[in-house]
Amino acid sequence: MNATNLTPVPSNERPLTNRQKQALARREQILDVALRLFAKQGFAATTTKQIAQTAGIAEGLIFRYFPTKISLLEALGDRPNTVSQTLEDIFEQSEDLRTHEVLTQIAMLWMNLTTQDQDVISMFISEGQTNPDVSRTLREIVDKAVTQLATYLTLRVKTGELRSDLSCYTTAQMFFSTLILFFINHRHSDEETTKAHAATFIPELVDGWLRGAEA
Amino acid sequence: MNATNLTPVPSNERPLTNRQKQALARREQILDVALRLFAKQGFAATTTKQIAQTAGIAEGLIFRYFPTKISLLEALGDRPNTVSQTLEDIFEQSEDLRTHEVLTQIAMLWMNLTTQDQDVISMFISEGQTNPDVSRTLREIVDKAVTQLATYLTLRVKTGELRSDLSCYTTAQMFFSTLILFFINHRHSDEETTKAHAATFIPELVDGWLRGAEA
DNA sequence: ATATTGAGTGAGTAAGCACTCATTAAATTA
DNA sequence: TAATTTAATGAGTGCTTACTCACTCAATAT
Repeated sequence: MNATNLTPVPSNERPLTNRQKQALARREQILDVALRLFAKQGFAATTTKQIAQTAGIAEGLIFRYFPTKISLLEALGDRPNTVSQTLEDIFEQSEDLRTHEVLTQIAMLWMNLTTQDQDVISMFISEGQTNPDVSRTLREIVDKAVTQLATYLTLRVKTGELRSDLSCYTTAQMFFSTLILFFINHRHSDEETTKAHAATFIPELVDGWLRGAEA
Repeated sequence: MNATNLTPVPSNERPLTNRQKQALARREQILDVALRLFAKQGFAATTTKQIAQTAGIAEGLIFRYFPTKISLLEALGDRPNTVSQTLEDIFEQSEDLRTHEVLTQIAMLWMNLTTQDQDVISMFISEGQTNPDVSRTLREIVDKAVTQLATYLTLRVKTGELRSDLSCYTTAQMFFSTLILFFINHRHSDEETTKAHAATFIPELVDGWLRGAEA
């Protein structure tokens, strides 16, 4: 996914001038606004005019930084996102923890993702129908998370906590799929209801699965 | 979701005239075409002109049958769909079958759904972001499937095949979520690759879960 | 101090959008 | 057969869309 940046980052021999910093910040601002609107309304239903108004800039300025509307979406795919970042944090500290705790932590992380983060995922699901680039980006994001979890599970097999013939990758896939769809389905419930449901759902998911997975 | 039908089905005292039959057929034809295009391109990216051209009719005719474009989508939600129909068939014959076979059957059914059926699901996921009616329809469809499976599982708990403290509903939720996202993720793989992956994934999913669920 | 660059503007454009309506043609009724 | 009804047409409507471009002006380089 080639994010077309019309104000390319200069070779970092010299420090950035105020103007370059300003331009970079503007680019980020436009992406921030676009992300919020795409997530809320979907890509096609969001207009460049609306993006400009929300950002408080002239519409034409968007096209100084991005050649087309779709390039906004592509650029968003290249950004490091909250989900993969937070997952990395979890796995970094997880080596000594038992599976039960790690899975619960991941589920809680997911539950506490902003509605926006979850809307982004469902936007990528839908936009992936038409745009293979977007589809690939989604697959990469999910795959990364799945692989990280699978690696952790494999480790736990080796320590003898989990049974040796466990399909770690399939399990990881199942786990994330369930989480993603559970919260997409609760998108229009109010936060309290969702958290109440999640409070019973998550332990059942984790415990239920563990029972079959333990050595 | 009130599908606005501008040519309402007449009171069924008298048989339909040719003209009424023709009108009903035309309505269905328009919905068929709209479904195909919405599924492929998403709702917003599909134009009424395109629907008319694909159906081989004048654009204005669409608005004789449906007052607005969005009413097309709403009418689609009211239609009985392939998924829930086929699921009903499976559960009707499932009383005597063991859990392992039933789950495998469901997974195979899902795998053999047309790409279109799966695209419809992802369209509903995305369109549900903005349109609560659509969101509710999706939840109803999924909920129906989940409840059916949960009911079957409860039965199997009673026969003693499954452990008595199993969370049937959560399990059913997990099972369908995994299936839905697995195939959405494979949307851009070719059919052979998908089926090859599914051939290892499905048994792992079913067997892995059963191991923890059996009494 | 002067010249140059480039961030930012906003009116403008052609194309495309959902939707309308006067009209035609064909099936149904009288 | 004549009158009525209605499915179907397609040119047209006002509006919105992504995108352009001549221009301004403040930050930078000389």
